[in-house]
Parts: sequence; structure tokens; C-alpha cells
Amino acid sequence: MYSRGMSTADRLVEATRELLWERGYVGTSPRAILERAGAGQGSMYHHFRGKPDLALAAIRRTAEALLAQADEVLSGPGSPYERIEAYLRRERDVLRGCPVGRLTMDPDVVADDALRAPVDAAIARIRERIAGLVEEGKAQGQFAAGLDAGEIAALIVATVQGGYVLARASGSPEAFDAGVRGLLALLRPE
Amino acid sequence: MYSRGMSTADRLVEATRELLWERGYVGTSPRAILERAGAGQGSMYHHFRGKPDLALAAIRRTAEALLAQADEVLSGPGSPYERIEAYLRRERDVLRGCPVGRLTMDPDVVADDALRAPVDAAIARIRERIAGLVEEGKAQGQFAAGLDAGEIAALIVATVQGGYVLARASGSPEAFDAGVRGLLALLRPE
DNA sequence: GTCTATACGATGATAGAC
DNA sequence: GTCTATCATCGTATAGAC
Repeated sequence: MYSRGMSTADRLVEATRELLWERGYVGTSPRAILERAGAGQGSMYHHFRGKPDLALAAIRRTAEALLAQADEVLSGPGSPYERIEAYLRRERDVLRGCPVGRLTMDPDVVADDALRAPVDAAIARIRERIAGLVEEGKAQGQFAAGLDAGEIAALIVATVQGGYVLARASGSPEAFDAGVRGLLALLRPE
Repeated sequence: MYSRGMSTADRLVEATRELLWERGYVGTSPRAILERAGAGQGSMYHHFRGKPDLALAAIRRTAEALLAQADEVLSGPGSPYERIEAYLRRERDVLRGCPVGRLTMDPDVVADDALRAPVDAAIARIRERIAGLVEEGKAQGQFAAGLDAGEIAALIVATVQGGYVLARASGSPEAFDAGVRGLLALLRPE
């Protein structure tokens, strides 16, 4: 239940974002959203056309937020390797998983181009930013010249997304951290 | 709808396995299972205590099947690197995702120790088999002695699981293959 | 073993009062 | 803008006949 100056529409979107993260699209009911947002049926259908419309607003905000987080670390200080390390090691609530990546396991999201678009765009954008860093690192001699920047970027993002899967399977963040350490060991210059 | 000599109980389990893969636990209803299995309510509640019980049987079979598939490639012919490559490049229906990894995004599966156990065991087992191969490769000088076999194994499994996420986000297997190529480039001996 | 009947709460949405 | 009916359908399960 939210209170601080948020509009009803914003509270609905925030409640939906949380529930999509926890339970996915199929597992998220309007009823649960309304309860968490402290709103009535009428409010929701006044501000949004229905569940897919509200979910779209929520997914867009979540995708934006993830991208902003990633951009912050990736354009931070340090060498390309150090910035990639910062991205991989940044604080995460590993067992909650990725609020964006999670949606790719939702058949109703993947089947709907409008719902999938923000997910696709956010992940593609992060891949591009990382690929740019890898290119930079290659130019500086920090990474081997033979590496394909796009492939390494895909590997880095996949390691994070897959790390969540391993962690949730075992009920512990250990496997996530292990995968990250393994990747950094292979990427480390010298 | 199945027909070939399968028992009703088996048809129910197979239908459940398919639906869990496609739609996850929350997205799979007894009704849909019955329809796909060509069975009535009575049959299901005769053979199983309810949805969680049937899902458990289905998850166990799927976990076993995945493990068997992985074991086959990992204990196949070739050097450690070649067997890891065979595992990473083995034919997959990438856009369908991993029938086991997928379940980790299901809150009701993760919250239930009995349902999560087979998922955890299958993934842990694959990690161990790969870690053994990495150790072997280190002993043969194929991999750098400084690498941690457990970390590299976590990285390899995470790359596969994360590759599915990237592929489903973009609606194309390309990102999966890119991540795999990136990983193989970093692991390649010489 | 399998079927039909029945039950009750949840889902996703509409209508209309205030 | 928000609230309270109201609705048809689905989800999950039980009971009891055959």
C-alpha cells in the first residue's frame, strides 16, 4: 500500500510492477493489483483499458529503470574491464531475479509484440552499451583483438540472466556469484 | 491428445510436462491438462492428489530427461573442450527455452521445496559434470591452471540459461548462439 | 478407473450511482 | 475519479454413480 503523494494511476503502475516481478503476467490479477495499490475496480478501468494496458505501462517503466541502472554503471569511471566488472558485481537482489528478464518466460508477454517490445529494447540496449565497451577495450589492448564484441556482450548479459536462474534453482545467490567470477577470470586482462 | 499405448496416468504426466514448459506452473490449469490428455476430471484425481502432485511427477520426469540428454553429450567422445562445445552447441529449440530452468521463474515452484528439489538437483548435477570436465581439461593443460572449475561450470550453465532469456526477448535464437560463440572463444585452448 | 454433477472462490470486465 | 453492484467464465476440488 502506497501513500506518499503518488497519484492513483502511479500507485496502480507501481503495484503492477512489483507483482509482475514477483509473479509474472499470468500470475498477476487485477484484484491483487487493486489490493496492493489501495484502489477500487473503478479507478483501474478509468485510468487503463484493462490488464494488458496496465501491464504495458508497468513493463515500460521497469524497462526504463533497468536501463538507467545499467547505464549508470556502464558509463561510470574506470577502464572497460573495470566497468564491465562493476556491472557484473553491482548490488543485486539475486534471488528476486531480473524484473525484465523474468518476463521472457511469460508466454502472454512473449506472444504480444507490444508487451515484448520494451523488454527486447532494454536488453538489446544494454548489449549494445557493453559491446561498445568491449570494442574500446580491444582498441586499448585490454581485450584480445580477435574477440567479437557483440558475442562477448551477449555472453555477459546471458551470464547475468542465467545466473539468476541458477541462484533461484538452488535457493542461494552462490551460483550467480560463481558464474560472474568465472566470466571475470576469463575476461581479465594480462 | 496422445493415443499410442500410454496409460491414462502417463498421458496426464506428458500433458502436464508440455504445459509446464509452455506456460509454467501458474499458467497451467487442471482443465487444460485434462483436455490435452484426453481424460476426465475423475481420472486425474484418481491417479494424483491434485495439481501439485501431478506437477511434481511431471517435473521429476522432465528433470530426469534433461539430465540424461546432458549426460549423453558430456560423456561423449572428444577432449574436455570438445565435449563442452558439444554441450553448448547441441541442438536446442532455443525459443521454447529450458523446460527445467523455466520453472525457476515460477514463484509457486520456488516456494515449494518438493517442487524445487528436482529442478535444483538436475541443474546442480549438470554443473558438477561440467566442473569435472574442466578439471580434466586443466590436468591436460587444455585450460589454464588458474581457473576455478566450479566457477567455469556455473558460467557455462548460466550462459545457456541466459541465452534462452536473450533469445526469447528478441524473438530470435541469434543472441543465444552469439553468447555461446563468445564463451567458446574465451575458453578455446592455445 | 472413468464419468458427470456440483461447489465455491477467483478472474477479468461492464454498468451505473455518487 | 472513485465506488459498489453485477456478470460470465475459469480454477481447483469433492461426491457419488457406473
